[in-house]
Amino acid sequence: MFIDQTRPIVIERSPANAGMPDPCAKCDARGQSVCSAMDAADLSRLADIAVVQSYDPGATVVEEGDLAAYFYNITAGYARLCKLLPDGRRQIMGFPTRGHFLGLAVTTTYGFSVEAITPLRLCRFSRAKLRAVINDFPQFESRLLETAVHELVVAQGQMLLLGRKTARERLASFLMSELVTQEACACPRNHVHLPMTRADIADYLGLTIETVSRSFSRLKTDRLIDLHGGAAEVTILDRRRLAAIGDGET
Amino acid sequence: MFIDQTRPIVIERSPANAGMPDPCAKCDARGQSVCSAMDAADLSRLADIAVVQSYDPGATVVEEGDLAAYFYNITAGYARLCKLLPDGRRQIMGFPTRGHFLGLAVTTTYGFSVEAITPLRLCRFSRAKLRAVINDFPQFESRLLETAVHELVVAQGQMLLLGRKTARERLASFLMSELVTQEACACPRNHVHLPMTRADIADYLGLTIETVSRSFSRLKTDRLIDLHGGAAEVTILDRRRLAAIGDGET
DNA sequence: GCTGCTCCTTGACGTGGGTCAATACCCCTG
DNA sequence: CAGGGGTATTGACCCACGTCAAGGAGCAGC
Repeated sequence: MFIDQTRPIVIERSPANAGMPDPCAKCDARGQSVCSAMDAADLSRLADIAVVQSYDPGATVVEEGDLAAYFYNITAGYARLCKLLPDGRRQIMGFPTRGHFLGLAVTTTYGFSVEAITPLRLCRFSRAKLRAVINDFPQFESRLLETAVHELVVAQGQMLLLGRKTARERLASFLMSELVTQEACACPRNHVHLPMTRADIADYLGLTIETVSRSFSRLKTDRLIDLHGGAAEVTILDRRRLAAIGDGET
Repeated sequence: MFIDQTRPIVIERSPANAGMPDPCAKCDARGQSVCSAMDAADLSRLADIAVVQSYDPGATVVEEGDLAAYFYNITAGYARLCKLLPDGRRQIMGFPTRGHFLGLAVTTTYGFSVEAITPLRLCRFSRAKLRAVINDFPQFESRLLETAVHELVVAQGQMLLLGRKTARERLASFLMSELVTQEACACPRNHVHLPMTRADIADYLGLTIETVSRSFSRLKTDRLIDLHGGAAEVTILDRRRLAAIGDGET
């Protein structure tokens, strides 16, 4: 507890639920997840309460304002986490992906929507059942606290971005954090894949589509990045300078 | 756990530390705090590790980037929690006050500074000692998780504000949340006291001093609020409409 | 009650990013 | 490979908010 928590939480369902070989035990992300708090013998407790679900791109997993009955753990794909104003203005709080635990920032109703960007696969846990697991395994609660604390640190960084950074700085910041995230998954170095649209990026960075597009173009003219493949593929040409811009230096 | 957590955490020092009558036992905020997780007999464990500190207005309690050795629990006064960019641009993440627990959103170093706005009184806990208390009292960790989750909900609301609301909406939102907070402390109805400067409010709302000042003036011309006493006292004249503006309606 | 702070307000003007609109690009599908 | 729909880029223009600058209000010290 109280340590930097960058390891995502990943859980998968058990044979009891699915009639398949025990996925929790062989989950390749378990070592970096809350599940690492439980030893192999106890893993089935987790697997027993997980329900695997799949969603197509654009599908809604959770609607803002719905009664919060479940927590979710993404095992594959990209989602967006958004809040809306009555007139339709949208703010995206993040792009949770493989390993992210959803539903922590919850009262009795969800304070945000979750929508699939790519085909999405996740494990669903009912609040009540997860509560029971936590009672039996207090280490699990410690990991949840670590996760919440990490989310809070990220959220504070995003507040700084939204409140004080320029469009160019926001985009640089976003590209660098995507780069770091994706490099952790053994993707090619200095390359970022962006499954979300420009509209998603705009709503994440507090900008418009046009400003995002112009900022991309300007970073390209400045030889900091390169664009390919229908705007979804970005190569970082000058990593150090891009990071400096994202951090608000100069 | 996983319930709406609006109750702040308040702890005070024990006679063991201060040679004074047991403050934890008679702390008037204990019922709404993490301390409510511990019964009267165990309270001394908390009091034993708390060190009371006082700061003058403007003093720095925590410097962004310092090694995070302590947690803090504010017992009286207003503080500001800020992050800086290298060129001096500042974003205030919040105005913690009586009952707020500081230091959750922390890795090995503090990701923010904490500065006193008014005379400030707080209890300091070393991370290591608090860790020991948590080991003995797992309910304490549950309360910390609730607190972190609540902070996260607030942070997400602030991201929506910073990314998508107009200056007028931001100020209305801020005044309403201060009103709600201060009414919980039995202050006069429909009245808000603002101990922070216009610059603090601007850096909290992602605006400039001038825009904040103009937005105040416009809310006043529109008969939604009234200003007195050197700009620090605000009366809310039309609570419903102010709330609607803050929520982005119309 | 004057002096000198600091903080706030207000006005005049500038600009980064929003808005509107026209293409361009990229895949589909047939 | 032509047509069509979604998405991205680019340009021209506009405006909410930032910048700069000039008072004003409150208050502490003497």
